[in-house]
Amino acid sequence: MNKKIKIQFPDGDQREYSKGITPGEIVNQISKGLAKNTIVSKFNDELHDLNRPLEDDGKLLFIGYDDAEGLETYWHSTSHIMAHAIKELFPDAKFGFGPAIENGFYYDIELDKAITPDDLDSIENKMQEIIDRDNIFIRKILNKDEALKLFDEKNEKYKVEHISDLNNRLSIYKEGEFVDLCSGPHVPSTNYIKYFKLLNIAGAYWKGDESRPMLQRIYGISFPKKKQLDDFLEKLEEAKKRDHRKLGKELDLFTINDEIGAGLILWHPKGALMRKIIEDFWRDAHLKRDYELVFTPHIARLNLWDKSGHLDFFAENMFAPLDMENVKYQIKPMNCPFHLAIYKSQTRSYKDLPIRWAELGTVYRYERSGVLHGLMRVRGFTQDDAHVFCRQDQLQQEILNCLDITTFVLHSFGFDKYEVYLSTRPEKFVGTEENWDKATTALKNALEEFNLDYEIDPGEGVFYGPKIDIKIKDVLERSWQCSTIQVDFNEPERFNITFRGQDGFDHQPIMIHRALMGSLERFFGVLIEHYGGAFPIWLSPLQVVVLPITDNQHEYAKEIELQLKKADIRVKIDDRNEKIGYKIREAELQKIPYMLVIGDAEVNNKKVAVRKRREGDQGAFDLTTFIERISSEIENKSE
RNA sequence: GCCACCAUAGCUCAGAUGGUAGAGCAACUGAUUUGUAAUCAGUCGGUCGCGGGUUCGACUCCUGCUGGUGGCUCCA
Repeated sequence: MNKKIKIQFPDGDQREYSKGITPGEIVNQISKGLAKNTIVSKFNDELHDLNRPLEDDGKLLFIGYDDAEGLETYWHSTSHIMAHAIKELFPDAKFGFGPAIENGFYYDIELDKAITPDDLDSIENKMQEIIDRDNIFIRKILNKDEALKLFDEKNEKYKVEHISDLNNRLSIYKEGEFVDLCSGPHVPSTNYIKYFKLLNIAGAYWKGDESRPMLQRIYGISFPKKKQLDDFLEKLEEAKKRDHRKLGKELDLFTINDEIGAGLILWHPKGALMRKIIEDFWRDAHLKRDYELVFTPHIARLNLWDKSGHLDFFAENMFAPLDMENVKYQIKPMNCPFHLAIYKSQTRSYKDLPIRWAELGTVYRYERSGVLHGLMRVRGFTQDDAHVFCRQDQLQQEILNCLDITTFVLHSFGFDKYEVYLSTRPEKFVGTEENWDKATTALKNALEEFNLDYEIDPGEGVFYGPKIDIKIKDVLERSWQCSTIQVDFNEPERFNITFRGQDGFDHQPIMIHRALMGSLERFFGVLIEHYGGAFPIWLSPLQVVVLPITDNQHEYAKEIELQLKKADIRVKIDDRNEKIGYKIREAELQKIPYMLVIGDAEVNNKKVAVRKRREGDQGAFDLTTFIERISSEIENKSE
């Protein structure tokens, strides 16, 4: 009757227990300390509730709060408690999905009444009540019919629909009076949830499908320790402070204007100056790497876009055509057809390849109004675009070159952490499987030769070719899609571009599209957030501000300004009739890298009193020493 | 595009239950000549996003647009 099971632990230790013992009981026997930090277990590599009995021999591992899977369980249980609270407050609520996500959890709810921020408070209060009840999470297995019956009785139509898609053996969890369909696992009881907060309310389509009903989604977060919650909320605050839309206004970099149009950016002088610096750097980097620059128009005849295929697969992202003298023109959403036209302007030899053409090409795309977001998602933007035309035997080297220039440029802007994805052939594709395989192998080899860690996104390539996407991680560990390197089998075919081979026959070159920063607008937005507006000195629109203390130092201040200008340093004098503290405060808020405070002492000693942004007074220096110092900082692109 | 919320001076925001608006900062003028994150005083500044409607009367209520925010969907 009282059967024994053999449990093996990660340290190799093996013990016997009565069948039906729970991982929770085991961990309590092993060590109170370990038990205290354990939230869930893993039995034979599957997550397993602490109070779910063990029926067989196997390997057992305890998972703590600091483990990603532990936190996931924690969040998932919190989302159940939230649903329970909502059900108690709004008995008509019907539930969709309620998973743990990267940072916290959500639950999708159908409810006639719109949930307001005030409701979140009462839901939180109710959640605390449920937590205080310390209900145990009880797992139960049902077959499909039982589950359908149960949730049908509860009028949970979304659960019923979901059950229909599932296997026959289903688990449900009960906690107090609240029952939910769930594969688990959960924390042992509701009281395990200590600190939580509901963050925001949003709409979300059932099963992410636009054609299905829209549910209300509540996002939340929870942690076992108060400090963790506080840190998390602080990080959200920090992100808010760095918001490029806020900083863009405060630093007078750019605006978006109602009358101009949504998603269209006005670059103010300071932003435009930064853009010029970025562009100059970019052009320079390309010329040094044997790219050539081209310029192309903003519109072209509509036929071009028919030929390129964009009307077939990109039409919904294009602005409507213009009609002039019975000819239709299209504002360009892409630059590639123009580069192809340049390619075709003469016969190309195998000796000409590779050809590398780069353009800061401004494109316009119709994005649905709801997706627009500051500089990150706009309707008019400038791609740092380039197209490489090469032979098959050159492909891998060209990809390698692309990776090299990409990482060089990203690194120069202070981005050292990337997430790299290789997207392979999707179900619908053009070109031959053989070419796809060759190109994918070339991309893969290049990534490996370049020593970049990457993940494969199977089937996520665009229909015209495989691609490498590089997401950069900013200082807050958020990732942004900027760079992309894409092989294209479509357009060379459609435009029938060729080169004359050594064998005297015409061959089709391979075309690579690539963008490093992606769009200047988005990249600028990422830069603003990455640096929180405190740009490294080489990018700062204003590098030095001279702050005379009284009118008496104006002459000397002008002399300093002149010397700095001679050294190509961007400098201004703040000669307003204000106290020095006021001028400093303003310069700090404008995040100007260096302030030179000039009083009588500096005039008399021929010095400058250097104040560094955020760091404060650095003491007095000779002007030449100061110029040398910051010139080298500018040269080295250091912060 | 969809769901929810929001739109008051250049900026940040206040303005129960309908009676044509107020602060701080900025700007301007003056005083002050100041030593490392806000000197003082005065002045100017708003058809309350735009268009309809209800009402004797609308910033306030209803409605349609436009734009924004948080998400969803989409994202070459």
